[in-house]
Amino acid sequence: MADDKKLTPRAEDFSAWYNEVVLRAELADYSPVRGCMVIRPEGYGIWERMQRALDDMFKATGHRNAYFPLFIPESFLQKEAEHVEGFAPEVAVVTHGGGRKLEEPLVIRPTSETIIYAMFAKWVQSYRDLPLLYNQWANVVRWEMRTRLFLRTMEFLWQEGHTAHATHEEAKEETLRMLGVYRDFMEGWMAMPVVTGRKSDSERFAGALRTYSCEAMMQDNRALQAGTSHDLGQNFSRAFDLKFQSEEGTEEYAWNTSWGVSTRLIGALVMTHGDDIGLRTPPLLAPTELVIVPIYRKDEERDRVLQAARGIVDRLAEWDRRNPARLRVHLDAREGIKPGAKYYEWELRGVPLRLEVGPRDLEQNQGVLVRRDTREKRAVSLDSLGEEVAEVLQLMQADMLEAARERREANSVRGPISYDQFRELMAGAGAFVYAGWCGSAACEAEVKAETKATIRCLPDEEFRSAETPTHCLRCGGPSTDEALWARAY
RNA sequence: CGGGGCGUAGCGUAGUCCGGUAGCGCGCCUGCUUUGGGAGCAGGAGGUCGCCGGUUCGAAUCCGGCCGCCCCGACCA
Repeated sequence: MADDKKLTPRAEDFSAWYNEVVLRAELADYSPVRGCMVIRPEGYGIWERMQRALDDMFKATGHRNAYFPLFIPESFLQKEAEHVEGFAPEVAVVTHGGGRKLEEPLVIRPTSETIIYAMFAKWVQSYRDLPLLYNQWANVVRWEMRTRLFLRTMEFLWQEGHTAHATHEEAKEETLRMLGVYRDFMEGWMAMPVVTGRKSDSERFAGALRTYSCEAMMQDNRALQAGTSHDLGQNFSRAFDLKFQSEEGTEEYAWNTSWGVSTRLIGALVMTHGDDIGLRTPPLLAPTELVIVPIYRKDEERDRVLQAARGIVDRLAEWDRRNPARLRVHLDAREGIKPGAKYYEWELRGVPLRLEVGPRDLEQNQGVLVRRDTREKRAVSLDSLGEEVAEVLQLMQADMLEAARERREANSVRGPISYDQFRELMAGAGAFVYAGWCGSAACEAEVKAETKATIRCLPDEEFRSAETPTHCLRCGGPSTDEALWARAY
C-alpha cells in the first residue's frame, strides 16, 4: 500500500482490496494451518445474524435442526457413484486414532448426505413418517488447492438442509421452495440481488438429479454462487436403502433434497457492498447499526457530552423496548482518539449509521446522523432519534439492494453477441452475458477453456431475455436454453 | 503437482548485486499538550534477518539443502 491508512482501490486491484477489507475490518485472519481461517468477532457477528435470519426462515417452512457427526465411515461415501467421484479428491481422511490404525478410515464430512440418509433409512418405514425436513448447522472440510478468505477455505461453516419425501413432485417443490428462501434472504437481508436458475450438468452437484443456484454479481463483474438447492431424486435413497411403504402398500424409495449456504456469504457481502473506504454492512446484518461518537475539547465539555451520549443510548434502548426495530447501538467513548480517527475506523468496519454529538449539537438538542452507504450527513433532533434511525436504516437496506441491482444490470449483456465480442468482454471488464446454448457439454467446456467463463445457470423465467436467443454462443447451432455466462469465483 | 515470485520487529519495507555496528514508516508503551474527518512533541519497548549446514577473521548479504507463503494453471460452497 502506498498509503498505509488507505485501502488499495477496487479499480486498481480488486483481490488486494478484498483481502485488505477482510483483514483490516477484522472479519477474519489467516490461521497457522494453510488454507484455513479464523473468523473474528466482527465477522462472526455477521454470521450470527445470518444464521438467526435463515434459521427463522427454515423453521417457518417447517424444518427442524439436528446434528450429525463430523466423521463418516469411508465406505458411506463410496455408495453413490457420482458422489464419490465428485468428492473423493477433496476429502480429508482420518486413518489413525488412539494411537492405532483404524480398521476403516473415517472421512471428515465434506457434506453430509451419506450419513444423514443412512440415518433416515433407519427412521423411515411408512409414508406416514414422511416428509422428513431436517437442517443442520455445521462445519465441513474440503481439501482445496487454492483458498481465499471466506470464499474458499479448507474448513468452512454452513447449514445443510436434508429432506426426504414420498413423491418426486413434493421433493421438487421443496427444492424450489428453499431456493426461493435463499433468494429472499439474499435480497431481503443481504441486499444482494441474485439470479436463480438450474445448473448445467457439468456444474451439477455430485449425486444430484438437478442443482439450482443463486448467482450474485460481485463488483469485479464476476459471478459468485451464493447458494445451492439440489433435487437428489432417489440417488441417495437407493444407495442407502431409504425405503418406505406407500399408502397403497407398495415399497418405494424416498425422494431427497439438500440445500446449503455457507460463510462464503460473508465474502459475498464484502464484494457486493464494500467501497474504497471499507465494508458497508446492510443494516439488518450489522452487529452494530449505530455508533455514537462524542465530540469535545475541554474536560468540562467531555463530561457533559459523554453524559448526554449515555442518555441517548438509554433513550434508544427505551425506544427499542417499545418498538420492534431492535436497535443495536454502540457508544465509542474511547479517550485520546480524535473523532476523525473514529469515523475512519467505523467506516472501515461498515457500521451503517454514525451519530456525532458535540457541544454545538447539544445546545440545539440535536446530533449529526451520517449514513455509511452514501456518507450523507444530516442534523436530527434527539427527541425523535429512535424513529429517525429506524427509518433511515430501513431506507438504507432498500437503497443498498437497489444500488446493487442497478450495478448488476449495468454490467449485464443481453441480445445478439458474437463469440469474439464475448471473448473480449470476458478478457476485459467481465459481465453477466445472457446468450444461447446448444446444450452440449463440449461447447460449455470449450468456452471455459477459451474464456474462463462458465454457465452460471440456465436462468429462471423472470430473468430470461425478452427475446429468446436462437443460436449457441459457441457453435452457432440452434439454442436449446438461454444461459447466463460469466467468469466465476 | 507444473510455471513465476517472495521470506528482515505486530504490519509494510530498505539493505543482498559489491560480506564489516540491522535502518525507516505504521502500529504499540509512558508523559504532557490535543480532540467538529486519520493529532503534536519528548522518551521507550520490540529482531536468533524462515530453518539447517558450508565458505570466511567476519554472513541478512556468497554457496548447498530444506521449509513456508503469495501469484498464474488443473480442482472447487
